[in-house]
Amino acid sequence: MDFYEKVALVCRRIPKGRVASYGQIARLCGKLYGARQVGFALANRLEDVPAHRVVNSQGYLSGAHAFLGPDMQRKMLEAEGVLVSPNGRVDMKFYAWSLGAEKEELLSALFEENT
DNA sequence: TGAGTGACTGTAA
DNA sequence: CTTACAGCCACTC
Repeated sequence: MDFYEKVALVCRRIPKGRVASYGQIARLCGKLYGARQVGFALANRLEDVPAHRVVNSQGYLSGAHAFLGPDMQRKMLEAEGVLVSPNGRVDMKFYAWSLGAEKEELLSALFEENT
């Protein structure tokens, strides 16, 4: 399984109304510092994954420009119930994707390549 | 092969 | 709050 595929898989796992950081996804995919590659991966699968739920660790919508418009991501998030500050960022304290017991399940799915 | 670049992150001043 | 630095990984020229 490619790194990009993992990224796509993880992103699809992000619950509606929640957001995840690039670093978080990168770590789940086995790339401790592959945050940038996560963004690149999303750019290629923008049509396949809810990339609007991915923001940087500070909660800023860094990927807004990759969408149809700089406000696209913001609108999509708000449509899911995520409040975005006027300065273009969300409250990570409240919206951060906290993987509970599902983390193990997700990791298993990511490592199924071991079959 | 080498240099530049980027949807990043964390630490420090 | 802002700016500066260093680290890491993949892609492009």
